[in-house]
Amino acid sequence: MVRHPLKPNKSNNTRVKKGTWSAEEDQKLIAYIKRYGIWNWIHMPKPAGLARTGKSCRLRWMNYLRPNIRHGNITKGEEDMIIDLQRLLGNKWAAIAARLPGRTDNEIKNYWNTRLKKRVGNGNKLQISTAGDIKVKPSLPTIDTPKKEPIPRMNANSFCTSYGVHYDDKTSENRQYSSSDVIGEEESLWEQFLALKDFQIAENFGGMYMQSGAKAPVFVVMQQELVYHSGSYEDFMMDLWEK
DNA sequence: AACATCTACAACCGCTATAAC
DNA sequence: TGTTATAGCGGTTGTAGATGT
Repeated sequence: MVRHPLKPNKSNNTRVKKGTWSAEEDQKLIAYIKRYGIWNWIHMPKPAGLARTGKSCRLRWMNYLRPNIRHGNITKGEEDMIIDLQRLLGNKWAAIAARLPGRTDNEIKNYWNTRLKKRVGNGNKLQISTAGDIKVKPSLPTIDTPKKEPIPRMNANSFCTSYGVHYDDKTSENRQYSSSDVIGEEESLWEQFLALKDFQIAENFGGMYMQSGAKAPVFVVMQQELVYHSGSYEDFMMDLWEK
């Protein structure tokens, strides 16, 4: 988060636009972010030439425009994951989305509310108190548990949530990442990471981690320190879990 | 064909957490 | 240490298109 010095609150008479984004507005936002990166959502709209609130720009970017978002139908596998994770985590849409590369919390929330809620029920959160209570095999430990070093905040240049995402699904069209997604001073570091094959990036555990598929190594950025783990992602998480 | 209702999802709103001052 | 600005989250609403009557 970049905080700017306090300024007198000048009344702004420019009318803020609401509602559906036009293609032109999308292009303006994309072009601006490609050129300057994300430095401050609140102050960005004006130089970007947008009559929108920063909040609206952020939402549009995060939910629709940012690279590596999958704009297709939710697959059966993804649907099953959503159901399982919702039972495990409750309505923690951001946490659920972190485990579904390319899907946004908003998309998952909408999908749940419009399609799954009625079918599955109100999604009673799974209470894990004893092993016998576990009805859904938790493929991952919940992220809330190994608390809680301060999470390294990403600076304006790190642009972390949009770094390339690979999925270990060989058939997935999502296996491509775009180096043009990488913006900012950390580019060279990230380019090195991205040169490694078969990983996913997620951002929810002690900062940011990259996870591999089931078999490939795991690279983790925690507390601004690169940690290498030679086992599978599940092994890595279980190691953390047991610590 | 016209209107009503339903569905899906984009976008908004209010709130909280956190970093910066 | 308290205050403020900003980012992010989850619930809710608005609306366009599909479907039913």
